[in-house]
Amino acid sequence: MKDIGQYNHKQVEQKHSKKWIEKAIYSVSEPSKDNRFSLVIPPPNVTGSLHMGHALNVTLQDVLCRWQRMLGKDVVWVPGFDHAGIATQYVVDKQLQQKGISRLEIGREEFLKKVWEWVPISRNAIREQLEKIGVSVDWRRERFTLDEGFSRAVRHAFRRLYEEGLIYRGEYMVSWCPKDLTALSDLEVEHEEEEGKLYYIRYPLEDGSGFVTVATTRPETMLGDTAVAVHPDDKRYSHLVGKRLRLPLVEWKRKAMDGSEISPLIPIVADDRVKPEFGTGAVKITPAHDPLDFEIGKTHGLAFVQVMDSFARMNENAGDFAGLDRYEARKRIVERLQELGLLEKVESHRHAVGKCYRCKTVLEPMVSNQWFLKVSDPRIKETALRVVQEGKIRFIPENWSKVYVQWMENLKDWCISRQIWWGHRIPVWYCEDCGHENVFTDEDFDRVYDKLIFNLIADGKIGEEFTPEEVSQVLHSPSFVHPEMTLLDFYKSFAFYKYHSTEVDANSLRLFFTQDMNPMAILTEKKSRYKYDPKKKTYRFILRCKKCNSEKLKQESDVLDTWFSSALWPFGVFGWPEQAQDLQKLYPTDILVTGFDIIFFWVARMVMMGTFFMKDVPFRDVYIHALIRDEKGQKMSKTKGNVIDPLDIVEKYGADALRFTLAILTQQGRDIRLSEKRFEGYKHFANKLWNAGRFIILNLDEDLLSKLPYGAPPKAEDLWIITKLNKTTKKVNHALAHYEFSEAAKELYEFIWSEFCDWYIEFSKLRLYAKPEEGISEEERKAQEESINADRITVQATLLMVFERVLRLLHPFMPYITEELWEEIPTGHKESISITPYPQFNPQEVYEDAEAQIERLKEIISAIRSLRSDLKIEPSRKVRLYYRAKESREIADRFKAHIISLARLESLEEVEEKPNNTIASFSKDFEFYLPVEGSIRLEELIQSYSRRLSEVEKSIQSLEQRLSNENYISRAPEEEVQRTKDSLKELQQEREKVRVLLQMLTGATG
RNA sequence: GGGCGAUUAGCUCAGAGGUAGAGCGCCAUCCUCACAAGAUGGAGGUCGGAGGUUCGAGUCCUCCAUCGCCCA
Repeated sequence: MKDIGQYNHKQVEQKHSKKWIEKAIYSVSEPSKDNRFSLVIPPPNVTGSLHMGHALNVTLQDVLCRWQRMLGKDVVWVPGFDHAGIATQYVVDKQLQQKGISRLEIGREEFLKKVWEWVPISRNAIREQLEKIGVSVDWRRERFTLDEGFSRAVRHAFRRLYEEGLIYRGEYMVSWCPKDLTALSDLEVEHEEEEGKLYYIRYPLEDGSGFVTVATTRPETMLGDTAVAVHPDDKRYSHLVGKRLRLPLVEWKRKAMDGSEISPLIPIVADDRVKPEFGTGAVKITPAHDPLDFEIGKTHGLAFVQVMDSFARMNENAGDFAGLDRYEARKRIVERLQELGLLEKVESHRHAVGKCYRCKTVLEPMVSNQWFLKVSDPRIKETALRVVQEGKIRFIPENWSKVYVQWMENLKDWCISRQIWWGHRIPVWYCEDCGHENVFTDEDFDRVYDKLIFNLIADGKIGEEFTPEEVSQVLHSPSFVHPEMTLLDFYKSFAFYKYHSTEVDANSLRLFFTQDMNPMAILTEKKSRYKYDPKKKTYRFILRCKKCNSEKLKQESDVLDTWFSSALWPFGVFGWPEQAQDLQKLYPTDILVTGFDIIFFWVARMVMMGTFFMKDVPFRDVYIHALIRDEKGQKMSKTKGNVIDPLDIVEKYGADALRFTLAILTQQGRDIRLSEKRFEGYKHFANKLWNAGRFIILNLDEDLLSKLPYGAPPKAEDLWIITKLNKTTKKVNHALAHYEFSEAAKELYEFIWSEFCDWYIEFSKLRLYAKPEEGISEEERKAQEESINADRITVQATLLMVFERVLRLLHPFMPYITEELWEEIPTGHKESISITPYPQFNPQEVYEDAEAQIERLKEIISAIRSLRSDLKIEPSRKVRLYYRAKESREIADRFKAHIISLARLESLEEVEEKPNNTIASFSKDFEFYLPVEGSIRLEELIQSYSRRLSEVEKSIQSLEQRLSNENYISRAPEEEVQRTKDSLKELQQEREKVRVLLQMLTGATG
């Protein structure tokens, strides 16, 4: 007798979470190539904390991982974090601002130090959250998009793309955030409908013969106008094309971006991109501040006049308005135009405004020098399209592939440069002598020391000037991602594994640098790599222009879009660009689980980069899960205050409840509306499971395992529950194989609660609590005891067997409670339930007869309970019951004890006729009679039967109608017709019974 | 403007041609020896609207309405 007491989720979860990590149970050092299941976590932002979306995301992945692991696969699930350029810079910047420190004052290097101080704090917090949720990731493979290996991989990727002509730099129109002071990619622009105004402004013709009215939503940009355009077929204006207009207000000199001076006399040009139906059909062209105008400006060779600075304040080209914020300038300009009589009218106008996805500032289209990745190139685009169209990558649910394909077909080049500091600095060094763009990676150096030094500099880990001690200290300091190893070790294991024997210290470095500077070496190498400064006692690593050999190189100050590195995630984590073991064995990954909101940002780009660099898809399946919303269907956000923090839920209800809830609510392709109530419900389920376990453990003989051979043959209910379990096993495996998380969870819930607990455990009590009859001979007593014992062994064994399998089936969803219970049962002898085999369907464990019998038995018991309830007989009162049966007679006979026990009867007797003073009811052909004492209220019972009668009559009517339809008889399949006939017959019998019962009841009352 | 999705019980959602389902909530009875975080029973729906296909339509087709999302 062992009592495991009450369920306490906190205790259980803490214990195992720690154990799993300490024992590194989910770390596979040498995965097999053919029998593995690999996936990478969508790396959470280092800035934030986990929200429900993350919890859902990792839960689903963990369910898959645990399931696959139990199927015997070598599961490698790589965890990690994303450096989130703009977001992180934004957060740290804000923190500094609160302390009165300006990022611009302290400078890039200092600022980055601050970020590096803060990032691990946030990272560790998220890590802890993930651990609490119970993710079975391999922490030994953890990566960070800005770790030393990744930074190196990013440089390699950049170089390859650059050399293939897929990365270019140029002046283009980009969306500029005047708050974050950086360019954004198209995807980072959020369009929002706004109520705006359409201003009609008159531009006088040069010759004074009239004016042309243009309509604009942004009058302030008129200062940068260099043309007015009309549609070539627009009859209203065709006679004006080629003439010039005098741009109002502008009475000062304007300079174009190329430095030339621009006249306020601007041409009228014809261009078929102008929409004649917009406004007056004539539009002002501001090539430097509007994307379409930019295009038109290029075509017609118009000048580009910028009128705003990077803060979106009017600049010197705005003359009188210089220094004003763009909105203030708009106001003043409109006023001036009105004074001059040039403002024809103002209309209200709904239009989409582009805003920064991060800070919601209205973006300013600006022309600037940016780096682009030519994703529209067939080498990238076509392949990325093909792999989805050909089914090499499968979206689940499938309709997302359409979304993907449509987007991919309309690809525009990707602006990858960002004017921020936190991120991968673009590995381009401009030559100040010849202007050449040099891309460097450590491939430019043969010796491992050079490679190390180069990477350290490029990563900003050491400055351009350094001492050997400094380098040694950096190399021997703990690595960011794996503080248990040094940076040097990290390099060796994740990037330079080929050089694993390398030992580096200050002396060896000094020796190396000195040798390098030795005149003989210089002669042979033709140039030295290091320069010594005897005053500062520092060395300098010299980069030389690949074209003119100049040493005057200056690195590009922009960093890359964070998504650029994220795109390399599925192979970068495995050691690319090295041909690492992991890369060979674990790429392509099996699945990616993510939300639809980043299909373009991330999924598409991983496909592009994966197919480009690896010549193979990054993953086979992409499971797109829902977005989590609040109970009213609104997106959860901190500002709305409707967020449910997963950690609060873990605290209150447990990680198991959290996970199970999220899994069961995950319907494919549906948003999840979440309310805290749901978690409570599934905590009850955890509690139910616990108590079932408690009951079983409480009733197990201590030496049960050794007594198993002496068990009695199984009874019908044993075979029934085994069959049910077996069928559930099949459904759960099938559901998981199709990513039907909800289905799998529901099946388990249903089986555990409604079959195993409600029925089997109740049945089991008959045998567990059986006692020999009283007043029998010693001999008979012994014989009975023996048989009771044999039965006890069997029922205990069945309880244990079913429960044990249930635990394994449920483990992927509720890892903690199942692990704990597993440890408590005598058959749980392995290190962890998570490395035991997942139950599979066994065709030999299907006992249809027993199943049918018990189902029939359940019907009979339910019918009796129903009558009891209708008669308001309290549950504790035991009653006598009489019955009459034909086909069900055998069931009634055989399971008499079961019926008595579960229907809470005093006795069950067969009779020929309905006894007096009884109320009757039935289940199919099993009629039963319950004695009534005194007067009881029958109205409810009559009501209940009447309702049933009308239901039955309605059904009969519809079935009769169907059967009287000749077309139905002739055209419907035969089995279908037969089925209808059968159910009609059954219903007719039932109708007779209910009628008789009603007659008796009304007779009794009337 | 283009596209996608949704509309089924009070709430959240399953179901995808053969007599409407679950969980939660609700009502009633009960502290029955694993569990009141429980047991037992019960009430509750003309499946958004209109046409059509079919012997038969939540289920397939067309149109409409409402809501949501994405892209331009």
